[in-house]
Amino acid sequence: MQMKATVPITAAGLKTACSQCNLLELCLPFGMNDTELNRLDELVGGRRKIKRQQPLYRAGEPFEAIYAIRAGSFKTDVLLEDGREQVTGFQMTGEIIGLDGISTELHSCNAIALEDSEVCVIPYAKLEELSREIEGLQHQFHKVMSREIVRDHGVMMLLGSMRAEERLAAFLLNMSQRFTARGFSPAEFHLRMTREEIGSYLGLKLETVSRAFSRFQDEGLVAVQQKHIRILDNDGLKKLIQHQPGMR
Amino acid sequence: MQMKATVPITAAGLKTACSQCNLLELCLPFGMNDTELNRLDELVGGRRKIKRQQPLYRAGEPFEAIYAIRAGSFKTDVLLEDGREQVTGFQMTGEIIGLDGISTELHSCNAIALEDSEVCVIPYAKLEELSREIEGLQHQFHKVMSREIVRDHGVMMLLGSMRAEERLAAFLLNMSQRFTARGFSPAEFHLRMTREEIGSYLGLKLETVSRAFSRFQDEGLVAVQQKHIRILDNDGLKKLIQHQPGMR
DNA sequence: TTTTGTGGTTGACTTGGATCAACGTCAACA
DNA sequence: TGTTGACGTTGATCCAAGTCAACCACAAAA
Repeated sequence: MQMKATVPITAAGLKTACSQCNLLELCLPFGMNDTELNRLDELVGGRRKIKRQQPLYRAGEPFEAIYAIRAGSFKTDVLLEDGREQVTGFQMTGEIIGLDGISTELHSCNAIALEDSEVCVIPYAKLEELSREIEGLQHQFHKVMSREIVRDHGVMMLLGSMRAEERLAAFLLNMSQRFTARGFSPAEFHLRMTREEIGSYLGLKLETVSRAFSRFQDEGLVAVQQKHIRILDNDGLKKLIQHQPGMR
Repeated sequence: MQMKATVPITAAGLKTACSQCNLLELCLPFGMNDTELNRLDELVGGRRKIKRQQPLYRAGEPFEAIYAIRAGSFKTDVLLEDGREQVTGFQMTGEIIGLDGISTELHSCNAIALEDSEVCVIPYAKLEELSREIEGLQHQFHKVMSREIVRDHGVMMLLGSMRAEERLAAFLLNMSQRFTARGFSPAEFHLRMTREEIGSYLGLKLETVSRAFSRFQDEGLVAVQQKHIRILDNDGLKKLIQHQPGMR
């Protein structure tokens, strides 16, 4: 299942608004008229192709633009002085990446391509300028940032209060949902990241991730073959992240 | 050390921009001229006093405004169906709270006052409108949201990759820094939250937090008397969160 | 003044996930 | 066609933090 360079929008209600980045979150046409929608093309400063394992940007680099992922996927991570790595997120086709840089004008994390990928470059100055003129764009941009915050709170919940299997179940459901929103089958997908990267994201070691996958497989919740995942019992996974045995 | 209703700005470089919310992050006068600065008063839709333990807002309530904390402090938390609580952040005087609501028009977490507090209400529609007119305000608002994202990534790093003592050290240094920025002594402060709330935030049980405090006390890093904290060895704490013993 | 309740500390023990180690699979490449 | 190296799985052991329980301090209520 190779991801195509240009993914057609299939999810209900989505409309292509930006001819350059056909899935761009920012372009979802909320409250924009046709003239405004056409102006959105101005946003895109160009495109960049990033090879697998290569950085889109690195922590400490000056911040100039955010990026809309046209094709492929990325991870963002933060490094501690002693070498420990924390993956702070996975971004897939159609999503926005690079919001961390705005506060300090410097990127605060590394963004690494998980596969050969392509992004639309959105110069931040341009975005601020246009969103002063187009109310719908401004609102949409704020929503994207806010959604990022809410998503991070979800991860904090996961890291702070859940056990290993719950974390993995939540992760799989989240991935499934995001694939679905992009028009892929909800039940079957390829993970583009390694067990170690999943582990880092979930605050677990790779062995623990591997074992949890095996247990899910044994229990008939998912069929796992390396990076190929097929969800067999969605409700079973959901149940796992709610009431689990020993909670009083 | 009771926090006064109106905290004077003492940190270098800060200037009161908004007569209503004298410490409001949004009002830091970056790139705003005097006329614009005066218009910021329009932002404030009113004030609200919140008693200790009372909610400023609750998850699921419709989102209409963000809030600038004039006095006091809050925690934000998310609840799981089974009752588990995850504290996602602590907000103190001068900080902005409520950004989580923008993405869905619904608040996604609870904001509870840790002490009797007062906030300025900033109707979100008004903020969007004004920030379309005032470039400096727009940029400042984006910075506040982005900073929130970066801060959350820091917490994810903490929850995903650090051991108990490192987490508490990072927490104390962070608190110290935030108190300092508000003109208080960097070395001595009162925590307004319980051990259980700290634990929830750090992904630890209250007993673990308590023990870590005791160990810090034994090692001469801090003087702890219930909620009164005095940092004795700042560098010692910093060292703790970097190279700790058994890392290869 | 006693009672009650909330929050904090400390000790003994238990355990989930980390660590250490061996081995399997597969793709890239000499 | 080996050889190499990255990635994944599985087992045995260990330990940091969770759990359970006792107790203290102190403030508010009776």
